[in-house]
Amino acid sequence: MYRDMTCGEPRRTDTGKTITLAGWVHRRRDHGGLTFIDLRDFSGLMQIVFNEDSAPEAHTIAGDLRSEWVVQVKGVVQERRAGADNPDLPTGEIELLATDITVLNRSETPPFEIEDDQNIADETRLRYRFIDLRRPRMYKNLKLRHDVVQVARDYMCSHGFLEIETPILLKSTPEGARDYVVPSRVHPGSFYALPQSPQQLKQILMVSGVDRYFQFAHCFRDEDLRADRQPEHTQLDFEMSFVEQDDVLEVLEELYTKLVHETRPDLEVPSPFPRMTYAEAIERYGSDKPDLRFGMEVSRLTDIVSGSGFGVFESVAASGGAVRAIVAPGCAGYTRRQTDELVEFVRSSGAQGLIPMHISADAASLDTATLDDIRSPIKNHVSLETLKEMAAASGAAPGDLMLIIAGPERVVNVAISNLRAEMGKRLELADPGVFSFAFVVDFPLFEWDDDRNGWAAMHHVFSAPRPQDVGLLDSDPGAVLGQLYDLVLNGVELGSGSIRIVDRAVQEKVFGIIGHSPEDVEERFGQLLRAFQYGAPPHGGMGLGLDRIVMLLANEDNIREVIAFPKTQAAVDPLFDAPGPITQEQLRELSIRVVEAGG
RNA sequence: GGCCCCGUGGUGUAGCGGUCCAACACGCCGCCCUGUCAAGGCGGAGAUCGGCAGUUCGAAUCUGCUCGGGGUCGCCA
Repeated sequence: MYRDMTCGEPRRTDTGKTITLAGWVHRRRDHGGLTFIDLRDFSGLMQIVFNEDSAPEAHTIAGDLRSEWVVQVKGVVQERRAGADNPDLPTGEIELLATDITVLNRSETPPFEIEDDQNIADETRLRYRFIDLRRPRMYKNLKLRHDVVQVARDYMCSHGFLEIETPILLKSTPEGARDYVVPSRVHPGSFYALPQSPQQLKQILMVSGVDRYFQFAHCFRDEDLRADRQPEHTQLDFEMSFVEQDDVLEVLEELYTKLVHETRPDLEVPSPFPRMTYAEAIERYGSDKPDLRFGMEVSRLTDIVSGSGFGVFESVAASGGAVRAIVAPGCAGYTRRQTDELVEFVRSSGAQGLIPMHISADAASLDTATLDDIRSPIKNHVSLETLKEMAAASGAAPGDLMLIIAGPERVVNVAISNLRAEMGKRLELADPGVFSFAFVVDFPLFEWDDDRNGWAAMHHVFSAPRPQDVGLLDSDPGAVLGQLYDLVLNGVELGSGSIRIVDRAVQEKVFGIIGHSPEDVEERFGQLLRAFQYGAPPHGGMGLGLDRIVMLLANEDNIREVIAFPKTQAAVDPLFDAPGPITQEQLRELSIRVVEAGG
């Protein structure tokens, strides 16, 4: 045994005990004849005292210690001298008076200090991740992640779900994201693909009679990274037989409420989780993952301004686009510089521009407002009457700032919803102590894909249409709504799921609409369809991002903070320097020739 | 693929055309110190300013390209 206790463990009640501790030298304070060491491990800090008089040998060794050396210290727990307590430390009432010390290992000077709230470049942190993870904040995040998994697993197990592993090496079924592929040595020219999700496998398990399955599934997608997106992430993936949509949502609500309560008891979780259709979410928030902690709903001004005489509005309206706005309450006093910043912000969200409209707080009311009360680049192009109509439709009042975006519907929605989130942040409208979950339901089953010039599955090809919409499959695919649902939290999409198609005829229609040839279907989905021929139970399920919920629970704004070994934006691991080349020998075995290195 | 931001000793920053062969803080090294806990005092080492090419009498400072990092739009069934 190297130690009797961990560094953060001893308390006043241990006074008088002789114990041995082990850990890293966090800091040394050398006073000559008296030397202090803060000894650190995952559990915390313990002050060790080396006294030249009482333990000369140990004191001498202590003088040579450096940051991050690994040591073992034996000594007596004693209360600190009066007035020498450190109320910031859980162990601050006591200290260990060392009698012996053994240096277990030396350390290079670390590239950065083991302290929270340091602003170190991400790449440096990742290159020295082993040191980065020593920071209490990072350990806390790892622990939180562990706790979340633990609670989720307990819940699933106690509700009849069977945890089953599915293969990582499987087959490419191109559709959706790009695959990560792995060459086969045994079958030259053939490749495995890493799963983007265990979708087909879990559905096959339902056909197998498993009834309820879950897994913490690693999912791989070779797409560009974001603050909340890594090329490999973990999903809490589950599937249930003999269920309808409401049954699944019930499980979700119970699970996530429990998750938050048990890992962050300080947070408030409004219940029941509100349900909102996709159409409603887009109309009210411009987004299918709205942050419901604050209002600031998005209004639609297209009809009001279509005949306004202002060229931008008229042409947007004429081409089927949208003019939408939000109201920043009490922000009429925003300076040109502030609104310019917002213009820059919406441009980075893809919009052409942003039209601010300040309504002076001096106006007694919107009705009595005059042109002098309005400050906006469009005030000389649009009649006062129309300006007032716009304000009224948006719910703006004197003292408010209207922010208007015009353009193609989708572009406007992306930009205005991002702007809403940004203003919510700037005005601190969202209560950080609230976790506001929501179910977004009734997504369209198909969305139009301009590149392919055809319909694509909004979620995936096995998602079922609503029973009442099956008839529309032939006549109007775009109008078909699916038994599709998302779980959303504070403006972040946590996961998507659906009730699956088990009706052969419906499945074939869906394939037809998406334009898969029979050969395509066989190649990609043959195994699942074959399984379905042998008695598929009604079933549905969900895939939920584990990293994202942990990120939110940890109050982090980047997913890398809750993943032990994440990748940089260029999908590189700076610690391992991955990806990297392989040897000629390996290439030969795999029958692979690199044609254009780095090209 | 597009757009935006960043790149100065180990770390984080300042400097934004000559006064900079670069400043400050922390860290590091040495000496002193028996009650500190971001210990303190004194002394010291350490970067040619991501790379390349230009502009200029002169560049860390301006321009172009390039590499790396971050954010974002597209993309992510």
